Amino acid sequence: MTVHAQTKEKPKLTKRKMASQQQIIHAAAVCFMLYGLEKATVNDMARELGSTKGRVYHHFASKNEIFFAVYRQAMQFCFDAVEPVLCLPLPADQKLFKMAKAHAIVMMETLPYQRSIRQGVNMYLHGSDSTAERAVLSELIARRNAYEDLYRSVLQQGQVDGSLSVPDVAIAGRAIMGALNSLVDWYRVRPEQGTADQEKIADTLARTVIRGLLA
Amino acid sequence: MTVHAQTKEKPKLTKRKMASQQQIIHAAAVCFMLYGLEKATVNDMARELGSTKGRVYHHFASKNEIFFAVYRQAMQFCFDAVEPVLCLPLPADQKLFKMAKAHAIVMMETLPYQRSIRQGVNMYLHGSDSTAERAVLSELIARRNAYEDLYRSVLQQGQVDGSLSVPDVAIAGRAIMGALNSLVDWYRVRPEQGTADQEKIADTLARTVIRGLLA
DNA sequence: GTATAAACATACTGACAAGAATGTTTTTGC
DNA sequence: GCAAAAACATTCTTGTCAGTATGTTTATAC
Repeated sequence: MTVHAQTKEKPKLTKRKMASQQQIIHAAAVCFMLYGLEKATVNDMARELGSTKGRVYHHFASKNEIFFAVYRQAMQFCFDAVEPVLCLPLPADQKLFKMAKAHAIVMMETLPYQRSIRQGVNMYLHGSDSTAERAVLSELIARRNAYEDLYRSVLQQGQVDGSLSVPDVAIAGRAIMGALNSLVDWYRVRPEQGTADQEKIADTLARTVIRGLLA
Repeated sequence: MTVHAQTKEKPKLTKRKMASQQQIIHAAAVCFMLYGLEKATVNDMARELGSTKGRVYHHFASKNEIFFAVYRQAMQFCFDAVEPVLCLPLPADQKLFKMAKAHAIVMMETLPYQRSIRQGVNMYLHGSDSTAERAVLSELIARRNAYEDLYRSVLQQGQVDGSLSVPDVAIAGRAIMGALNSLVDWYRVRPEQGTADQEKIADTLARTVIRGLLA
């Protein structure tokens, strides 16, 4: 029974906790997107939740920690969308296309998160005084680099298997990420448009971006 | 003599005024880049100038107006760099390449300005209460659209003269601007590197971006 | 050279937001 | 069903910064 309690009751508590945190993170992402990282107040997030500041500060030590959580989540969305493609047994050009398309779609689907993290990394670099925060920040930046490395490695692979022609892997990688990530700036959510429209945008964009690298 | 005073003395005053304003705008751009739009305080700008807040508020009514001035200046840099290329009698593909390269170079050369305006348009959209500010903001956004239209028009032209193959002009335009503008995120100024390195980066990036659109 | 205005510097205020402190309710372990 | 702790809500403190008001210097006009 005690074992049962540990494997069912305990998770029930943490699940509740995690669900509440996820709600807060989502509300924060929306507020960051709407008002900007600085102008968005913790009260705004609470209001978005239909709740109060007390709840937020019960789960997170500071506003920065909330931003970090949003950042982590945003990156996780990206990894979850792209990593499956990496395992497919395909030539590099096709793999790259699928990755780009998957990335574009996840940009649109998790727009509040991606908008939030787009601005403000430099901001927080100079703003955070605590060394602990700096550490977290470098971890997040490292994670972003790891993600971009996925693309660079496929570019490299394409050079090897001959399906791609890349004069400069670093710059090509930047160009790809820049073009795809620009989606968060210009993509506007329209209520009537479904996944089909997103699919088409992602497809066209990915095709346009990749075509310049084909051998 | 009075005529002489109007044509020499008066301009001397306005020239001094404009020069002071330009200094303030530049200091603001640097601070916006370093600390972010919100965290950068008017005192920071004054300190950057080796001056005080009084000087800043003598020339600008509000912090927002300073940002608007930085925005205008940033866009002007872009227009000044790219418009000469537009007048050249070249096929669209070559013209587009020269434009992209010029844009890339101006991004690196006027980095503080471009960094400043990259974040914060959405921020100010919800933040500004005054209708006058909203008007200025739409004007600036319109100016940015006009600039991007330069690229879209050349893309269109390329479709006509057959030098380019563009499935979707709007998306291709976004992709180009996204890839080029990403420079402000990842380009780091190194003291030893001269214009030659910038040239090379710009050339490689522009080539990579454009190649996907060649016919 | 002196009145006048522009170009600053200095000192102050009011508003707002982060975070702490404290109170209240709900859930959980037993 | 009852302590105990987690999950909140409410209130208060504190620092900061945009903007203002006022003082001081410097340039201009005549």
